[in-house]
Amino acid sequence: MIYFQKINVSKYLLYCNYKWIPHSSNYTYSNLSRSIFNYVFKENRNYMNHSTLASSSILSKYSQLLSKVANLRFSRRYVSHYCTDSRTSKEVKELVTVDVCAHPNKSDESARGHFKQKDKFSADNMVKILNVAEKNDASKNIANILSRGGSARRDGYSQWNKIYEFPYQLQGQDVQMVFTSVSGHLLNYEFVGSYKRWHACAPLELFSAPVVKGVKEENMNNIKRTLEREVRGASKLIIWTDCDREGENIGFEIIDVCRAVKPNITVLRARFSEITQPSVTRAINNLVQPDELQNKAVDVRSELDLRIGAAFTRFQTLRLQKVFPGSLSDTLISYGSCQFPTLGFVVQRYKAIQEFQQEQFWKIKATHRTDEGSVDFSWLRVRLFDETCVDVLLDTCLDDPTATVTSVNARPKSKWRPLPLDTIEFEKLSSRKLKISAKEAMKIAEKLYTSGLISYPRTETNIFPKDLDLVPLVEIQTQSNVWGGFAAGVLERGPNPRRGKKTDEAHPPIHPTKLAPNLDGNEKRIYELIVRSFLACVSDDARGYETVVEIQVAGEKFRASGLIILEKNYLEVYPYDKWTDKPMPHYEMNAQFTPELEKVDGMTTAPPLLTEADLIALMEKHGIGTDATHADHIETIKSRLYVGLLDSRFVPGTLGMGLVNGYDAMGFQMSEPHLRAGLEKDLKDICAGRKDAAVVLQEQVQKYREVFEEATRQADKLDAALAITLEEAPAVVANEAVNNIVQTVGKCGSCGDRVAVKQKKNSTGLYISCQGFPDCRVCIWFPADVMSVTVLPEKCQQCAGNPNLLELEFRARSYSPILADRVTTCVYGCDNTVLDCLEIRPLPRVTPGQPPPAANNARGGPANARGRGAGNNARG
DNA sequence: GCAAGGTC
Repeated sequence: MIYFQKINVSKYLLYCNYKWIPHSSNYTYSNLSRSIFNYVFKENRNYMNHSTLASSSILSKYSQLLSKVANLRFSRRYVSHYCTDSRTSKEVKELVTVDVCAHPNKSDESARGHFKQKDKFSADNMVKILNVAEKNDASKNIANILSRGGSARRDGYSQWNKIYEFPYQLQGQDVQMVFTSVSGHLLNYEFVGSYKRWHACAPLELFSAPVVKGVKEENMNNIKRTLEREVRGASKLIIWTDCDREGENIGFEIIDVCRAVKPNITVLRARFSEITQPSVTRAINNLVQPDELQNKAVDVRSELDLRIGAAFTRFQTLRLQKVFPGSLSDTLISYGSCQFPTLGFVVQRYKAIQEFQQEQFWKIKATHRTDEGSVDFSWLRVRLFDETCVDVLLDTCLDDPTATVTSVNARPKSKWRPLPLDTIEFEKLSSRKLKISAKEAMKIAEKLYTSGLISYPRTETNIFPKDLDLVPLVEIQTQSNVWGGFAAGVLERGPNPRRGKKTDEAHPPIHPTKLAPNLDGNEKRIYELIVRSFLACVSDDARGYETVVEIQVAGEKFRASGLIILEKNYLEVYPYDKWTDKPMPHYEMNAQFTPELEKVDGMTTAPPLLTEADLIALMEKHGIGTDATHADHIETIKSRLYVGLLDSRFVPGTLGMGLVNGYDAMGFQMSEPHLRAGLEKDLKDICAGRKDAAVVLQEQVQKYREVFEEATRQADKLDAALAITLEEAPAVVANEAVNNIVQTVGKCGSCGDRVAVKQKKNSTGLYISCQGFPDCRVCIWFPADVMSVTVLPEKCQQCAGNPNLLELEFRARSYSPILADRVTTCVYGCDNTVLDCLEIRPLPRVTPGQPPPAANNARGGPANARGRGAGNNARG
């Protein structure tokens, strides 16, 4: 975009690419037009075509435009000089009329200000507004709309998230708009300090352990750095994330990062339903406040997912690895609020099949043999489970076997072409028709996307946007020698896409963007599926003619139908749908004939095992996961060996089956979808202001903590269920060990983390150490004569922080007569008799009154704890 | 070594 600004009668200033353009002399009346052309056409010369320009009326229109706005004239030769390549005249016209205009925001006064600063022609002193979208594509498209195609792009720290800039008039003020983006969530909840380590705390503690939000990936950190840099010069922050719950939460992550740099920055939220000119314009003119409620709802969701997932995963894994060392010694046994219900669907169907009771049934079949072939009429009673009943009815018919045609119904019938392809349908289709798993199909589609062959494959949209011109996309496919002819046919009638009902406001339905003749294997099959789906959805429904004939024999009704396909249309390019002719002779109303009548028997059959497409459909129906995550959850339960595939259908594995049975035996429907659905309802209540986020979080944590505690109490039921499915006898292991119970004694006076009793791996050596290890090395090694150390519920009333008392048990008469074989003591220094006798220095005391440093300071724990007390108080 | 969510 180039702007020019009149300084005085003869002098102008050019503003291009967000800078005032320095020039050796001031732009004058006579050289302004040349300068504009230099910039406009140099920048765009690849798109300009001399002959198009010269032969069209563009030249004169441009001339008129300039004369009108600035009273300028320009020479035709500047145009021809810079125009080398081809573009349609329509586009050139748009380019010219859009790209060159008087600066909408600059008054003569401010332009003069710039003019005076000879060497500093920049937009630096314009008010800067930082705009952040959820993904680069959205940022680019919104910037493009608001700048009328005139934004300039530069790089940020992240390779994927560019920065787009342009001048704009916002709420009557001249501003510099800076657009950038994140890539979904920027921050992630994680446990703090020692709670990250599996053996440093009991899984139960994860329900209350501190969590923080942090940046996980390298690219996220780059995005964060870009935000931190760009917000410095900005006076306002506008959030353009997707307008859903997760989007709102992502918005607050952006706000947190920016506020850390600039605490007082004004923050506004743009609400848009789609990225189109009207919607985006409406959004920028009606900025609102970010929605704290939606943000909190997502925080509740993420925190719960982490706490519950981590607690159950550690519990299951640590316990079952020890109980079933033969089968599971190295197996990770994860639990998640989406993966378990997904597993549940598979188990449920498998059980339904196991429990299925076959039943015999009987029916009457009427066959009419004619010269044109035979017609099978099916009984309107379908089938009966009482043979005698069928015998009686058949006898009645055979007594008077003449059939009378009671109705002939002929009507046109169409088979609908597919909807534009969204991610879910794409995954289902790949899985069903190509036998390529959803996860694999997405991986291939992403590769095709990065190769420029198809559009972005992650989309919830099944409506082609109005401004997407389908003609060139179909045109590309006419080059194919496989479906080129079909594509040409589509062009003749004009593309006629079916319209779905879903839109994610960001990406169009999946469609091919280039011809790809050199693909092999699954890439070729996936590409072909996308092209065929695309061509099918923009063509026409298949048309046919259906005839339904009803007859009556001794009061029993039968029906047969025939189909003639008149136009295959989309079916010619779309082999994934089947529709076949079913010839039928002509029947006249009231005509009579004698059919063959016979009794046929059959057995009811169990429902089939679930296919991946069925599973995705079930997840969608019950709200398990999102469009973007269905394939991931399925992949997870496969990789955990909870389920396996048998002829492309899911069967539960021994582990998955045992887990579901185990929790079912405890009375918890951990694998049923309504747990997640209940949370979903609470989240909606938070968003609507009906419930308080903190209360919901507390309630849910409490609920799951109770479930967890009960599960650990009844863990033997899990063992028992798995013993059956794994066919391995459970090993006898002490309850503390299998449940990974960490006996916390008290706080560490050195670093503030917790101090707990432990047993040295592979030996009987007992010790007490700080969970902040290795940063904090506070510890006590007990002599070999100490047989057991038990943390008692009673607290020491003398030592600060009231640590728990310990019960020590010694080898018989080891410290006799000074100490009995069993003593109760405190190890924080109030009871020197025991400690002296064992030659142990006490643990560092907690400073009274001063709140212990938070556990997340564990990392910074002082190293001087080493050597405190006796030599045996340090761990190497 | 844990979850689910977003997205190149």
